[in-house]
Amino acid sequence: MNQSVTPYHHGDLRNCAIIAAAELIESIGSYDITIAQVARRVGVSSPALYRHFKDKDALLTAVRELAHIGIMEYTTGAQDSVAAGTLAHIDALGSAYLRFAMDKKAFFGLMWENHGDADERRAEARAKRTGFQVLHEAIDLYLRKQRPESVETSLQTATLLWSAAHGIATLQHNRLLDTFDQDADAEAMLRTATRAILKVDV
Amino acid sequence: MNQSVTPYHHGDLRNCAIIAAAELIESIGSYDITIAQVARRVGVSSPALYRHFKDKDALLTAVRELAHIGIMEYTTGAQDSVAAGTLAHIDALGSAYLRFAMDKKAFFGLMWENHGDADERRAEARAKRTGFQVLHEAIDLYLRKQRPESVETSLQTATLLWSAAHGIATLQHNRLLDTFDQDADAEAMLRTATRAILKVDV
DNA sequence: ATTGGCATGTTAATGGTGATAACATTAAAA
DNA sequence: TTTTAATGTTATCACCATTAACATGCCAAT
Repeated sequence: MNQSVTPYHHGDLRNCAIIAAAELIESIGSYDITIAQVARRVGVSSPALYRHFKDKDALLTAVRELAHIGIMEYTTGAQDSVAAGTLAHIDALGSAYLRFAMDKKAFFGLMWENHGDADERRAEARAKRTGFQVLHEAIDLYLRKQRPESVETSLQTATLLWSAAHGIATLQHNRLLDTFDQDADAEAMLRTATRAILKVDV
Repeated sequence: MNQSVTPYHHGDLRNCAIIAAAELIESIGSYDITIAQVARRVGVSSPALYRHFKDKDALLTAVRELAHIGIMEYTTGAQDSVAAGTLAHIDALGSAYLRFAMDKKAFFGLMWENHGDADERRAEARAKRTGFQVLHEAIDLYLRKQRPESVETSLQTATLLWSAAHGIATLQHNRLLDTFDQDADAEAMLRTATRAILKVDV
């Protein structure tokens, strides 16, 4: 008989490991985790994970994919309640970015680490480009409607706006905004930056 | 006799260790170094370093101070050839920041890690504030001369500009600018951002 | 000058890490 | 049913951060 409660073969270790790693990261608020910790959490020996991931970094890369999905959820969620191509649309995207950075600090930090082998990095670049595309389209649409003479610079504008958002998010993430300006408000800063870069009259 | 070439007491281990760590970081292009590596480089046993640093992070914090000095050198060097409070002055500061980020990749990455205990973090915040002050003063002076009605927002403007520069530097550092815009030019982007934020007519 | 103590080195040891090897179990294909 | 490949296990390795226990030698008080 002895139908052991935990069968020898786990059945879905790869996915469970990724989820366990993500939970672990979230719970300790840092992506400085350990293969052994993940293994313990899943109830499996550490070497078992090496059947599914080339090395520790491959596991983290898988978690990074989760993080990208997470930020896309924030982003698409933010788009629901706004009209496409409006300034409000662009604001909503930026706000979602900032909120993700603060809500999911550890994931946000993890996402921008650039380790992994060449293949992994190429896959990640694709994911990031996809996220960027959303902003680019919103800005392109906005310019097309409001400042058609500047439409051909929409890519540069989107890149610049992303950079500004990323900078604000990163500095806030490292508690540096308060260090510089005690009253700094990330969301307000990004709105200011957005209007400046889009040359909106204020 | 036996006047040993390397005396039992090193004499200046603390400083040598910091320098060795910095060299190591520079040479491998990553701040993922090891106490043992540093010790070997100085020609001393690992535990010796614990007489001078509470733990590995304390050593890295000391290296971070070096990095802050380095970025200040870039910054002050950039100021030599420009008139104070001009747009060129602000451009030069930004350009120095971007150049440091690319020239000293590993140091730049290390600087924005936020580990260390409370004391260490407070000291670092002070160093960062000092660097920020330089930009703030340049912008304040610029606004005072060119747009006096906006002088009271100089702190917010400086914070925003720093954020933009930091975002551009960080994205470039992670090879993401090219991912988004194949032809992106960090320096040109920052100049565009600067003019937009300062509302310079172009 | 001698000596005692503190700063600063050393080696030894602990518990944790990523990773591999060698072995075990089981599901699925032949 | 037998074989095989996938997937788990334990044993092991080299390395790491850190501490303990011991050694050395400078400096200061006697």
